[in-house]
Amino acid sequence: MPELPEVEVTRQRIAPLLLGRAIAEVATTRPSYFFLTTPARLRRALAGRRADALERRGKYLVARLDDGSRLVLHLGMTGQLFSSAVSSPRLLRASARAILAPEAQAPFTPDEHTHLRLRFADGGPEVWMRDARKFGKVLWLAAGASDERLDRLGPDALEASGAALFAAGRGRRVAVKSFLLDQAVLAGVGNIYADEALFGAGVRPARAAGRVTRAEWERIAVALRRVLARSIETGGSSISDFVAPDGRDGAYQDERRVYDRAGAPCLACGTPIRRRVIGARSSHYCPRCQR
DNA sequence: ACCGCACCCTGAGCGC
DNA sequence: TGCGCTCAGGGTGCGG
Repeated sequence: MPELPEVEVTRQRIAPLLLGRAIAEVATTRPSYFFLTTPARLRRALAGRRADALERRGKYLVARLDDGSRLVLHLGMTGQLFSSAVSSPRLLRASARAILAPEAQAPFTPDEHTHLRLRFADGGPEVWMRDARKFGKVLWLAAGASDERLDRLGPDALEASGAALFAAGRGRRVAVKSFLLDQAVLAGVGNIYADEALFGAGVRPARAAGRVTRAEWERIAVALRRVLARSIETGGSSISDFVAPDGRDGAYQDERRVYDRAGAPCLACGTPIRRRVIGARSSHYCPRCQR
């Protein structure tokens, strides 16, 4: 699932394919809640435009277009943003993935889940967005228009500050894990990195946010910044559907200490990692290392 | 204001 | 080798 590191890796690698190229034509799937702008409006708005910058805000990607409007993308759970020139096993169903040898992979061809296709005037590789579960989002903002979703976002998690978290968490009874997932508190943290950071800080995910000490918040902030930066460095976590625009897999899944390791020994003390549902999200922690 | 939870969707992975 | 079932999960919105 794409969280801050996966979105950042996507941004870095899709930017060269997107920036400075005039969009000639846009194809979309039918209207659905995936599109926060009607597909027809989106097609009209993007045709003839050129993206001059691609920014990341938490888990959102924001492309600034040459007329001052903005294209906003969210990858949701299963969103994939990639080039038509790429073939990756993650663009296939798991059944097909299991059968096909890597060298037998044909380039991906758009399917019913490929909701957005940008064709460019230069005739080069297209940029495609695919999302099987449609938890992702596409919207278009006219020049000067603002959007609640973006306005609500807290500071970027790469700049997590212990003091700010401590201040924001005062009096809150919600679990620290759920608190970290609140994008208004900190933008970009998702389930994997919240679990990993809490392990790194030695704090149990179910603790009330308001009961986390100043020193613990500082450790959480440090752990978050470290875990997120390291994941970006390694190309993100290629768990489930995440595919980088160039088709390369990330490696951070190999460095994870607790996420999806229930029952496996804690890498620090050997105690079996526990799984517990908090705020309808599975949480993984070491009962001995995390207090 | 805060918090818990249902909902949106579909593929994976189970049990038989 | 198939079928039907359950589950996951980001973000939003609603009810308590």
